[in-house]
Amino acid sequence: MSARSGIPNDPDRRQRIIDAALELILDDGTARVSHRAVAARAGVPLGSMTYHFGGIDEVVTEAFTLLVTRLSDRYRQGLAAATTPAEACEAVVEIICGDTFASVREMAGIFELYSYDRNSPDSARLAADWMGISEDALTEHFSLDAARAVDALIEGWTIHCHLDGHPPDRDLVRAAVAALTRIDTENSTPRGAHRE
Amino acid sequence: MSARSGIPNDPDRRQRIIDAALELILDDGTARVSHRAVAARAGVPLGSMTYHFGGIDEVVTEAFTLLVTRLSDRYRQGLAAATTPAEACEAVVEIICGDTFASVREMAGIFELYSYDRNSPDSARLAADWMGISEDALTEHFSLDAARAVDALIEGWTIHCHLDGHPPDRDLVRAAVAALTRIDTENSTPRGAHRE
DNA sequence: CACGAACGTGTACAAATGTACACTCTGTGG
DNA sequence: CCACAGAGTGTACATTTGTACACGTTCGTG
Repeated sequence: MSARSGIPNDPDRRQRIIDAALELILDDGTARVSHRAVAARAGVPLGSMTYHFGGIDEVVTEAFTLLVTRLSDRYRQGLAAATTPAEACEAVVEIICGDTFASVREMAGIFELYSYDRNSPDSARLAADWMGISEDALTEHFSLDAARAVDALIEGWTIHCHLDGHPPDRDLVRAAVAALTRIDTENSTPRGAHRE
Repeated sequence: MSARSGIPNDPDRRQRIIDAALELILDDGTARVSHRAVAARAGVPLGSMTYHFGGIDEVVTEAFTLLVTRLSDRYRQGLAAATTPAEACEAVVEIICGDTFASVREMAGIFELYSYDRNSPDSARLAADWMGISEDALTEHFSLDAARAVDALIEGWTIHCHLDGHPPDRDLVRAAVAALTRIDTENSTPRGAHRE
């Protein structure tokens, strides 16, 4: 036997294509993604696309995977740095109002993912994973109930922020987060104790 | 002069096309929308599409307009029926957990809109309108601050619900909403009074 | 160095898309 | 009943898309 055994000519090529695909999604949306557009952006020939990926769905899914990985890393990191409940609250406020954890473009990308999950089961799983990751990061600091509510608040307020084009008032967000972190301790259901 | 003056052969045709387009969006997503697909679904010839609409974007935007109109009507109606703050809270809980205000399909459609707004300024305006409408409906019952927070919570929890596939615990949602409606009255910012 | 196997790519092609437009149909005024 | 203006449509076409695959290219081995 002779010849090379599986040694790629350009080992980083596949990853560079994924990077380019993500850039394209964040800039123009999934609707504008095509083999040719991604190839042009990555500076690789068209043939590379079909060589490295089984289809365009795989490219898009890989790009979304990269986005979710990036975001969840920063998400976890930001929350892990907090040592007190107050610091955790502040981290949440920063997630919603600031752009240290996710830029506007990246959040727009997450919404693209939420829509794209109809096109492939892999993307649907990815979206579900993202939900779980953010919830887990929050349960490090809050009760499960509070984490779920805060998670929902983050999700929703980020959308509003994205569509409005301007971040909400930090003090208001802080007050809202603080209020939600207390929901399980003060049993605030209007009439009768339904809680388990 | 003679001949008919602007009397259409089939007055409802345009609207039926819009209905079909919305159905298609809710079932398959905007990615699967095309002149031909919509025409087939509406049972009209392809030529009708270019005759009644300036382009595919106009069809999609009209469909989203229909969706937002439907949803905001029910939204307003449900909240207007409430006479006390407690009833308003309960209405919000129903919006999040139930499907009387928006079915899962319809909420999926709203996310499609959030992504699609990159394709046309009209859709972007529509998304912004939808935000304003839901906020206005809430300010009938809550303070502006509380309305904004509750609005965000609805948005986010509805997404989670949509992606999880199952509605959240009603009691938890009720507690969260109740907590948020109180944020402006109890000045709950951790340290020092930042509020205006 | 030469050779061959695996790596990688340019090109070709079928399918689908948006859109234009020459055409037919329809009903109203004369 | 006829003519005609405007409503409505079938078809054609340029583009863009995903994908296959025959062909060049590279590099370890002998």
